[in-house]
Amino acid sequence: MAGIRDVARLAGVSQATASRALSGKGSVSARAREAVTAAASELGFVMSYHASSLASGRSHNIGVVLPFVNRWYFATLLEGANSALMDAGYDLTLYDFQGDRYRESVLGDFLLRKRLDGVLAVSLQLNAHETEQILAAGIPVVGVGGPLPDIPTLRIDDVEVGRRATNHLISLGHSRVAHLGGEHEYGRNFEISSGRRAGYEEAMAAAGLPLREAWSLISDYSANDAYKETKQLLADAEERPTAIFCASDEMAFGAMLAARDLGLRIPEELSVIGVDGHEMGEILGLTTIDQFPRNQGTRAVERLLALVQDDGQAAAGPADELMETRLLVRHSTSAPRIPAGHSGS
Amino acid sequence: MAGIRDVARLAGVSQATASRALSGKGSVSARAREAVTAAASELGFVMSYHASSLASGRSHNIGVVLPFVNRWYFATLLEGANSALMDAGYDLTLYDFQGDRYRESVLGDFLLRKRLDGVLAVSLQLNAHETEQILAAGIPVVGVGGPLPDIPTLRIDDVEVGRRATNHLISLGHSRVAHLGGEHEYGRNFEISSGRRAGYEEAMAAAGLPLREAWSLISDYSANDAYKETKQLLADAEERPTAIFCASDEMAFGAMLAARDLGLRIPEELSVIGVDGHEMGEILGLTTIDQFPRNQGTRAVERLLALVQDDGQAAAGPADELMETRLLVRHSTSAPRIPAGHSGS
DNA sequence: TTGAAAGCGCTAACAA
DNA sequence: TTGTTAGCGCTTTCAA
Repeated sequence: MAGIRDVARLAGVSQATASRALSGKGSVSARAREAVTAAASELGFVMSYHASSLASGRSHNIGVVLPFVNRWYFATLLEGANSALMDAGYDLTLYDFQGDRYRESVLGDFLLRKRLDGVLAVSLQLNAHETEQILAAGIPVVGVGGPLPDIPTLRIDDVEVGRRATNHLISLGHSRVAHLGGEHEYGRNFEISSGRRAGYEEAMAAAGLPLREAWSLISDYSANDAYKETKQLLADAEERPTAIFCASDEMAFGAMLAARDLGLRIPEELSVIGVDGHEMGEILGLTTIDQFPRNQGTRAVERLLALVQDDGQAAAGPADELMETRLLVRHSTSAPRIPAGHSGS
Repeated sequence: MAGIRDVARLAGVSQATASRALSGKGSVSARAREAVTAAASELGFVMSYHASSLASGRSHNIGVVLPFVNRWYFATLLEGANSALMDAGYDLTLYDFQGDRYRESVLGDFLLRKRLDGVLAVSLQLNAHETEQILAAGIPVVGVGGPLPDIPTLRIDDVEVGRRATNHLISLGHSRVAHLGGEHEYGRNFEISSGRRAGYEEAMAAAGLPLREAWSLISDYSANDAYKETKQLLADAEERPTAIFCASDEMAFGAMLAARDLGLRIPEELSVIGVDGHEMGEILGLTTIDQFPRNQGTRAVERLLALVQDDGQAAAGPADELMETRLLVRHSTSAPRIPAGHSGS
């Protein structure tokens, strides 16, 4: 329970010098620095971050806001953010909305408590009032997968992702391509889901291929829900597509299992492509568009810390940043080889 | 940026009364309370938690320490902890070891910074020095799945879990039962993995069944690693088991996929049972022992907050608490029905 | 490079 | 029930 005052006393310097020596800010003679560090370690001194934060206005604490910790994409991005924050000596305060359950209390209460140096907002959409409120609190914010107006954001080009995934299937010779995308829920993921869907529709149109309403499915991004939707879709042998583009790998897992349970072989009778880069895709042989979520988390923290440390003044780099994706071809996609007995229309 | 002093002034009371009115502690007349809350909302007052923490010694902030956010069990438990903490108005500071990568810095540095009212330690093992250090810091700790000597812990009976899973297979008529368990790494999960393994061995012995070294596998709890191990195990038709007990559902997923890729039907040619209660088990039809991780997280927080709020004095309930599990039978287990052409030894 | 001194914005005795 | 008065343990001007 030794305080900095005890350290200073033992080192034979003033409290101010001790503080400077320990924080590295301000100039301190080598001799004083040594005396202070020696005293500190002898006493087992650990600084009170409350006191430090109160006096300095910096808390070395970043809030991470996301809709679900329990989805692979978010958990993996969180891991990347965690690494970058640990390395920088920052604490990470987690705000998991759990859907919308805590959205309001986090946005209207927790985030405003001024104990954060900055906020990382993942897949979050804010209305005008919410944006204003949070910016008025003076907290630097960086978003991932926004869009958050007036807030620097990292994103992938979701339209491009949808187009590329769909074109991969089309270029293999598929003309009957379905899409399983996310919900159009307000306040979350909207642009992501609709971007990927727009890319799908664009690619289909560009190739002169028909869009059918029955081939455009919506699910909640979970494997289980995707399983149900896909099973329904594939049950009708006459009407079913030969390929499906899923907006996430977890959805693709569900789709693959549904196909297998219907006795359809992948990729012979159904090609499946996902988005994310989930490790489990390896053992399923899932073709996907990898978006390197871990890297997104790390990069977002770098951006945020730059903002925080420049005192919110200079934005480091362009306001918005497009992150890289990569088409990763495995065994779940191939040219359509529909066995005899199955007909297309 | 209004402070409590401004609120007090506008309400026409002293700062102390304003503080009491806002915190609900101490007695305040109805009239004063109204005046204060009115003034506070008029000014858009938000308390500085740094100042409050410094003055009161309570930070309303709980640290959660776990080895991987990206494993289903941990993410789900975290979700439960998050709910309980949000409901109680507490912040959650996340410390993700990412294996062992940040173990040392979290334990030796971050946790000691005295900004936490308590710590929830999940699947963590501490050596004597570490335990002493953390207890010396005066932070209340509750563990899940310890064991942490001198620290109240919630756990399931892992030996019982292993025994029950194995006995389920044995009672179906299996005599060739393999086990895919976790690593024996120091500092993490050790007791959990070895407990489940011990239960398996106990059940086999009690039934007079042979243990084979080749049937006792170790993996890192991931589906991918489990896939590799299982594929190896099952490749030899002469030597392979008819059932496998996996120490987690994610492992079981890997095992099921490996079996399918070898053309083995589940459950006819291989029965699989897991542990956890992963939702995705539904679509795979995985039989499992559900351990309700979400509930574990919630319950652990309740215990911890009781400790914190009782000022570390009275432990609420017994020091250690055994959590419930449930055998959930689906379609991945049945009596062995080995097709002709395959032989047992 | 150093020290003295004044807070940071709140809470908690204590006395009234 | 209320107000006065000290702090909580640091950081940071400012002057030396």
